[in-house]
Amino acid sequence: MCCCCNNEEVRVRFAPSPTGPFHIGGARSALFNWLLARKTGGKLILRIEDTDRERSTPESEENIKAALKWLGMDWDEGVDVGGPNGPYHQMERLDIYKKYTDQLLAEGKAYYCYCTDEELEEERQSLIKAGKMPRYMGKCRNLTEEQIAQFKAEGRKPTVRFRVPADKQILVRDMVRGDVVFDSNNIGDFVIVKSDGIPTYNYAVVIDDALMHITHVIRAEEHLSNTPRQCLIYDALGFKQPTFGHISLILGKDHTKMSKRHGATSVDQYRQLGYLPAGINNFLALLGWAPNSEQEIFSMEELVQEFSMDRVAKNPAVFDIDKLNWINQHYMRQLDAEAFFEAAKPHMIAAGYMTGAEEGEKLAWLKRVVATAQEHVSYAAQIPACVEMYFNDEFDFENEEAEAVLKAETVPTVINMLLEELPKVENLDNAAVKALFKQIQKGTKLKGKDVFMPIRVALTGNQHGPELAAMVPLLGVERTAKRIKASLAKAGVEL
RNA sequence: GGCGCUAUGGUCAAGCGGCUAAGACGUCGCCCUCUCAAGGCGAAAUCAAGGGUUCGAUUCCCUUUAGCGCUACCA
Repeated sequence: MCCCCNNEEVRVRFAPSPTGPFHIGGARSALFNWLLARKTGGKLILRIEDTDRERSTPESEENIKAALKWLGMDWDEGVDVGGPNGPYHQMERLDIYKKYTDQLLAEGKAYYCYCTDEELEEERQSLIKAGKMPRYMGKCRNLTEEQIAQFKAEGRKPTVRFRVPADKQILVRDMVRGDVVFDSNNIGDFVIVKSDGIPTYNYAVVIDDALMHITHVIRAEEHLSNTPRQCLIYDALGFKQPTFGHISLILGKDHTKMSKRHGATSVDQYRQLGYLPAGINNFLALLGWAPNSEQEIFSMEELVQEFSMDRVAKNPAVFDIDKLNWINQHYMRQLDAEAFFEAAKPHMIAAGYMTGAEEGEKLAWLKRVVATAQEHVSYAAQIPACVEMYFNDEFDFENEEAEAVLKAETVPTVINMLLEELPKVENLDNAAVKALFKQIQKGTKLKGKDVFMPIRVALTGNQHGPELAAMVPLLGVERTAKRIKASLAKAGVEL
């Protein structure tokens, strides 16, 4: 049961064209469809709209399917999984479209157009010049047999145009926009079959959605203006119209459509940066949909539970990477140690901090090192920078202020005590280091800061960083001592 | 140009005729703390403009403005 259908099984679809990297906006469209299907116990169909032969590639299709799977969205019918309404690639459905085209042609609802690109362009230009809207004026609407024979003799390959009825109000019932009315007089006879015999988007999408028994067409807002054309075809073919739901676009920071300029735009880029599916889904869901509560963090299960089309917003949303980072960080912290290490691995390898072939003690050490980053990163690609200090014994002071810390007169006392006591510690772990620091504090009667900060700077060159008690055991006695001595020497401090 | 959609803080947004106009991210401050992060507490910050309708408009209507989309033998 849902708000927009009377107990009829909900059948939604995601129908991308495989013409490039899978865009984050596409992922959101897919997510909303998936959520509605799962929420209502309906079906999600995955159809590939590959009629643009210039730009469609098999790699892109694979990329889309892989991204959907990675995000945790499965489909009930469609490419790869099959189903009773296939095939699910449009290029494999050409004979189906042909049948309906013949029907429209026979009924006079469509006609062959022999205009050449040049003629069309000429018409456009003259209309623009006359200050009119450039649209096809119906030159080939009523061709005589002789004219047709003539064009054929010239070897012209015709397109098929849909005969748009005049003076018709076209009502689009939209779940998110409400009722939107269009005037057919603003629509020129549009091409439904290209001269190479392949249908155009506006035509194929109608036949497919109808034949696949799609009940709800949820897609990006850019398609809203095309919907009246599609409605005309539904009617001409005697198909029942689905319920539409046009969700708003995702914009970049400067309020223009998301593009490369805005940073990562494809799902794959986010995957490679080490974002988590849960984080991306959660973030995308909140872009254009709001729960009926103050909750911000949603698992996929919770989203399915809470999602509803009537809480989908109409206004476009700006993609806010800071919020994505915040959400993703939440999920990073939730990972168990093993999963976090696996997430870190490719980035650690890329940074040259490991090979992936480590085992035994070395591997255990790496895991402990990586674990120190878990609370601090938003996505996995940030991990190497976060643990860099464990791999690099050569470093400079971050600034003069840091170096100055080592010149305080109490520093030699603190450091000498540390260097003397450190090797004596058995079982060097977090607690032991803490105990040792406390002992130094007591012995020197210094404030915590005067003990910790010089050690921190001497050990890392930095005034900021992870907890010292966690770092020392990972570095070990030898490296700790070596680093501290080197730093003091560099700062010209005598011990 | 025509048609269409949209308009609450910097961002995501709740609101669906009467509220001190939620909440979150970010920002800033305080607490915690060796530092950073996390966490806790708190602050600043919003109804695009102008007309109506109404006892009363953020909310309904109109106009303007702005952004976006469509207007392809792309999808």
